[in-house]
Amino acid sequence: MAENIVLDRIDRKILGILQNDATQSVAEIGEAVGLSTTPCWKRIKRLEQAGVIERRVAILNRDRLGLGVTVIVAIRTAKHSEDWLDAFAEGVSQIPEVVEFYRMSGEIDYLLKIVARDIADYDRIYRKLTKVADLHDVSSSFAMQEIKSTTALPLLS
Amino acid sequence: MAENIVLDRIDRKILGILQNDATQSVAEIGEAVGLSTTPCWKRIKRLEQAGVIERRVAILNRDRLGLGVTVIVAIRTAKHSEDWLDAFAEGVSQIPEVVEFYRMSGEIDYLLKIVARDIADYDRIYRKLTKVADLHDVSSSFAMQEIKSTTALPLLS
DNA sequence: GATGAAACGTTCATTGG
DNA sequence: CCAATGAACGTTTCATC
Repeated sequence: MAENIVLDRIDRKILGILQNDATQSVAEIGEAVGLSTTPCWKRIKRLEQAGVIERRVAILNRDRLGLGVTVIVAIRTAKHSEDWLDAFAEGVSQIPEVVEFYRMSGEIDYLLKIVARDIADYDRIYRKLTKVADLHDVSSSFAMQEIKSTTALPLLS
Repeated sequence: MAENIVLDRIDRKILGILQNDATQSVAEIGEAVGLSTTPCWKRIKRLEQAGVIERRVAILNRDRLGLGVTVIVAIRTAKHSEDWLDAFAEGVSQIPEVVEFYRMSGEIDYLLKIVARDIADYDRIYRKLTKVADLHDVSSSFAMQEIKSTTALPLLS
């Protein structure tokens, strides 16, 4: 499943362009990386088939949608059964306002990022959350300012 | 700047489609929402010009890129000057492995999400981070499992 | 808003170098 | 890898209902 795919400098350049702006034509991307259309197109197809490029999406503006509130929710749970954990993961994942959801190491068991319209809206989602899981130790921290938020992954190293 | 734009049910449907899959043609999207190509195309253009649709990007697969480690970093700072904060925000934002960066309310001042190749790579980034800011109270939590991670915002409410 | 059509650009596959 | 082609498809605009 996780085939090793080798990426050279040109592949990385292509990926860097696409993860910042996927509206460019293959010809434009090719020019930017020093390739003509055909080989550039073949590389992109290869990257898609290898699963390196997962999908192409539109990124929407949170403020324009009235989603001004970002909350980080830290959850501690007592030990629970595998079944309970599966149901918890599934139930929380279903909530559309939960945009990120991690199982953590250390003191906190789960970390969520929730996007809401306002505090009242967050309260509604919070209730939904606690109803799903009957959680006890839940702490919410509000983001006052989004300084950086990108879908672009680091490509060099 | 933040003009109020009114979105009806069809606009929301279009946005819902685009933020999950931006490869569909205008004709396909139109069909899905019960519109012919031209009016659907006009709506999308309007949503772009209004800034609701911010950009179109390719989402890459972290594992295929060898970026298996996600770290949440919580930072507490002593009170600092406006200038220091600006320099801090700017410096940290420059680090490509920092993919999210929030100023928080409550006990923690800043929260970062960092993507790294492995623990050694994270250590390298951590050093870069502390060099940028000369930070004292920094705590790192590792994500053991990414249960959900989406760029799709909730559109109803 | 729907429709049809026209002009144009892009994609994709193929050929040959 | 490049260059060149061509058919298919998508986008964009326009005129008309």
